[in-house]
Amino acid sequence: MVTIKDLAKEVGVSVATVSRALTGSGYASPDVRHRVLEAAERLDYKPNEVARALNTSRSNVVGVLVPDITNPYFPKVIRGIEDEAIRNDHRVIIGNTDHDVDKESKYLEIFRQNNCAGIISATWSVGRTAYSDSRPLILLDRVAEDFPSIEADNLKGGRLQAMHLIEQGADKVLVIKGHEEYSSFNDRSVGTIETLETHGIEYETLKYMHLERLFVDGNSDLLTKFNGIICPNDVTAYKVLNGLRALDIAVPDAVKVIGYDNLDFSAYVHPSLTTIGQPIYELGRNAFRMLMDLAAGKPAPSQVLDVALVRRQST
Amino acid sequence: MVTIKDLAKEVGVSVATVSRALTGSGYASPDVRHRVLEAAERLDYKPNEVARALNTSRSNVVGVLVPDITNPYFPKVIRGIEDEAIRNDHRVIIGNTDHDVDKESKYLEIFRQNNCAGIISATWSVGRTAYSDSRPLILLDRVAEDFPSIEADNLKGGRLQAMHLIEQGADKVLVIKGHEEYSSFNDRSVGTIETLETHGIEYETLKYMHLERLFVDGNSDLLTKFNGIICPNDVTAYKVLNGLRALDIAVPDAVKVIGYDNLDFSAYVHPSLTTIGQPIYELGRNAFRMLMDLAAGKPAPSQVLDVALVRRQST
DNA sequence: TTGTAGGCGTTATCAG
DNA sequence: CTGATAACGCCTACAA
Repeated sequence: MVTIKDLAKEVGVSVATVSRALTGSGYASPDVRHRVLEAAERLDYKPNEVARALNTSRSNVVGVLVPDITNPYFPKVIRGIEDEAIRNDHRVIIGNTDHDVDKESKYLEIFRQNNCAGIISATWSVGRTAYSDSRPLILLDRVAEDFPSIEADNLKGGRLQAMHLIEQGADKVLVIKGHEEYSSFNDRSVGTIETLETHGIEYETLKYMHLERLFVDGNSDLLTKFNGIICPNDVTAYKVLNGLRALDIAVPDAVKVIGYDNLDFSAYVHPSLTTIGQPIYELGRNAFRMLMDLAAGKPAPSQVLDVALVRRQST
Repeated sequence: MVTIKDLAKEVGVSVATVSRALTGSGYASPDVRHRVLEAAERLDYKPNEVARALNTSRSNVVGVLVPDITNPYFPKVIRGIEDEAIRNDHRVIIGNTDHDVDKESKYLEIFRQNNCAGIISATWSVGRTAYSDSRPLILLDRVAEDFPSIEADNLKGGRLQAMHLIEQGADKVLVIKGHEEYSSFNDRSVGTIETLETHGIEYETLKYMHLERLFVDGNSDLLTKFNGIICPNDVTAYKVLNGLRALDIAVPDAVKVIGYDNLDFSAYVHPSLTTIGQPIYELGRNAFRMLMDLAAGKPAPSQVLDVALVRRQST
């Protein structure tokens, strides 16, 4: 590996001069700078990021925490983060927490051990974790005091879900709630329930953890007594759609189903799924930008990105 | 941050002794070792991985190259890698290459700059890239001379696709080929075509890049003249299923469709998709294990994991 | 404008 | 068995 030392020898100056010429911080005569740059190019010199990270006690690695990268929502978020990271000469380390606080704090520790530049977390327990570290942190799709966050407009999304179903004529609605620890899911159901109530629509709620009840034999009345079903995300909607088909309940004629997320697959299921489109990629991309601002000492105000209804055949 | 120096001061020995007591390499009296360990626990000491990586010129980070994490095949692979990595006290950095050789070599450079312990690559151009580096490398879902690789049994998978369709009575088959640069896709089509021919089945092939031709208006004869369609992956199959539905062609009655991968979603599409199941998670997990073996100087023979038919309603 | 020297936190090589 | 001491590659006062 060619080091700064090799360059120094090659050009005939000291390593300090080379370093200055390379980083641009500090003085170096135009002549020297030019020769250093030329030599760097010629010898294909690349700075060792480990050494740099040790010296400055700040690496160009950012840690990203997600519950499970296998959840189809996250790859796009991560892609957004990664694209923006590479554009800014940073790398991303992924951590899957599985909603496990222990795993999560273990990762936080790891990020510290690696002098990470900052952390983007899409897990809900961050706040509770012993997070005494002062590393820059951005919360994604989750809000909490003390930390800047970025999320889509969940309240609006929830309202849109309800409004659309109402407009389509649904008047007995089942609201399936998402994981309760997530503020994003809570906001959505607040939005939908509020809308349902102001319009005087009959509704029931079902906790996410009781979802299977919908599909057990002999429980079909639970599904048949509604003409509208609001799902906390698209994957749940797929399951609902399947359950309805098994019961031969027509969608959207007998029941209208709406999802949330607008995953790519939602165009492929049948009937194709009406849903709420979130700017998932941008969520990740902006999260990274916020993190850089934060790390640079600039203000990084929390963001709320807009959402929109995506109409398809299930309603 | 509490360092080895703090521990040394706390226990009253030198940093060298602390290091030896901690790593277990080298001598340290039981008494001293015990006191060091106790102090480490008490002060919550965690070794700085950056410093360690610089000193040993080998970090515990592995680089993982995929075309695009957004492709639903990869998150599971990555999860397999990451789970096994964390179990072995390693971290993973993801790189999306988009089939771009430049991006790829840039990442390889980055991995080198970070003293990465090794690389797992699921991209096809690695072989061509200026890969003069001697870092341990495992090829995933791709084979090439000179490097150990791990893949599923694509030849068998391709045969299974054809055999199943034949058994279901298809005798005019369309074979949609996958991306040609991938050895895995080529192996599959070799397997299916070989099987088709030995059974004397009529067939045509369609290049992946010409896939859209299937769905343009006025071209429906292309779809209607077959009673079996073999897809290179599940996502392609979803599109085919959609195209057939638009043309009101009944699946599986008029045409049988088979995919490849067994993504989670394949159970949700309608009709649910018959496909070839690959041990995707295990592919990633084993790749990491191989990498560790390789890095430890142990032999890491290439692996071929088994595949199996997953029967559902589309056939 | 440039060079010397110290340090980032760890590990490894020596003497003692 | 233990303790100085020198790396690892880079950055940055500070001195020249």
